[in-house]
Amino acid sequence: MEPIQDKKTLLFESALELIRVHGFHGTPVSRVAREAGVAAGTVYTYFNSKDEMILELYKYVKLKVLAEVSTKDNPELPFQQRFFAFWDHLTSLYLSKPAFQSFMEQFVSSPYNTPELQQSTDLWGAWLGKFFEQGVAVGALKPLSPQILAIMVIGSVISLVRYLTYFESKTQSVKGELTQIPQMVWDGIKNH
Amino acid sequence: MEPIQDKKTLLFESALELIRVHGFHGTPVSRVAREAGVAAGTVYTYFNSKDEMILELYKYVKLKVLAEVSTKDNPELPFQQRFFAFWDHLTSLYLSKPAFQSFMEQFVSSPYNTPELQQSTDLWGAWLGKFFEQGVAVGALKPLSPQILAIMVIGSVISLVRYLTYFESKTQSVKGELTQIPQMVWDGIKNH
DNA sequence: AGCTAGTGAATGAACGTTCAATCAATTTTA
DNA sequence: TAAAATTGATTGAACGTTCATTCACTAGCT
Repeated sequence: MEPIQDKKTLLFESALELIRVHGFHGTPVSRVAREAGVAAGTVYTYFNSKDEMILELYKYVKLKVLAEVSTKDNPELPFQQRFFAFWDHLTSLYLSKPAFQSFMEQFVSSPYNTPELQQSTDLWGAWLGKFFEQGVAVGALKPLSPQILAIMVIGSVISLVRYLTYFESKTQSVKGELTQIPQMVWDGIKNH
Repeated sequence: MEPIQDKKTLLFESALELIRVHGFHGTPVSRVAREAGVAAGTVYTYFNSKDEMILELYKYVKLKVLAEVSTKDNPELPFQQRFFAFWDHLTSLYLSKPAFQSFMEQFVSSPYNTPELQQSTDLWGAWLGKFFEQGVAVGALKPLSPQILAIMVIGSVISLVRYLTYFESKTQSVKGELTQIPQMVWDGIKNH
């Protein structure tokens, strides 16, 4: 059924933007519904509760990120090139969709995020794991667990994007240096 | 007046722990008061509102972190040594006080955190700036802005600690590699 | 006695959720 | 083919709960 998916997506997008600006507790279900152009009660034909909506929203965003980053990856290229492309795509995705970045960050640091949730099947995590595994396999990366490598890299992307978002104005001075960040990360994880 | 400071601190610690477990919206003022052993109304003799309490809590934690890390720093030592010590102290502080880490993370990714707040006088940010500035000045670090360097480093610490917190169990396998993380970060930021 | 700090029941607003009523579209019937 | 019946999504007012905040009162100190 298309109408169902359409309206669900509308609710997701509405919730994403509201949560970016007002946070979880600052966005009433009624408001999410209004911005999506539906009545409050309608939300409950698509989700059983506000919490369930937020959990599904999390999966929705992770899938979007995965789709974006994975389709742009070309496993034929030398790993170093793949790494810098990966960095660029993830950074510009987050910069172009600030609500993605903001929601994901709020979510993972909130009580919604539990160890169980993290360990449940997670295509994005799996993709990341494989990506860094390959880097190790071809000898481009230090022989560490893919998880550890992912920590390093994703952590830096997140921090960078937050920095850019918060200091948009005074960023001019350091903007030139920003291209050096992926280089620094690469220097840290590359073999030798 | 000591009693004032004492009770304020009690409220802070109570709020920290509750927020770690239940998040901002999951911790009613009344609960914070109860766990601190005071009545709900008392909170309002120390803070004008819940929001103000949380903002002050943020400053409280930042000062604590600053105190811990700065007193343990020895500017006489070679910078590389200072860096690894800094990393250790910050990591183990966060690991020993999970509520610090959890609260800070929730706070910075929430709407409480505004650009204005970040730019207001911030001793912890200032200390970090000076720390990395010195690293650059003595030629130990790449000649980048201290802010950029701080992003890299703090981002990695945060990610690492979150990882350790969430995957406490299955961590055994990779625990040996964890000591390599500061080394990787160092390899990324050091000069040459 | 006067003063301050603390109390906790009361208040009112906001919120998540429910549900009887409505509406549009589709299917059945004649 | 046209009217009637059925279906299920949609609505939004209403409900009950929770929560931040207030305030009349008390306890304890000087």
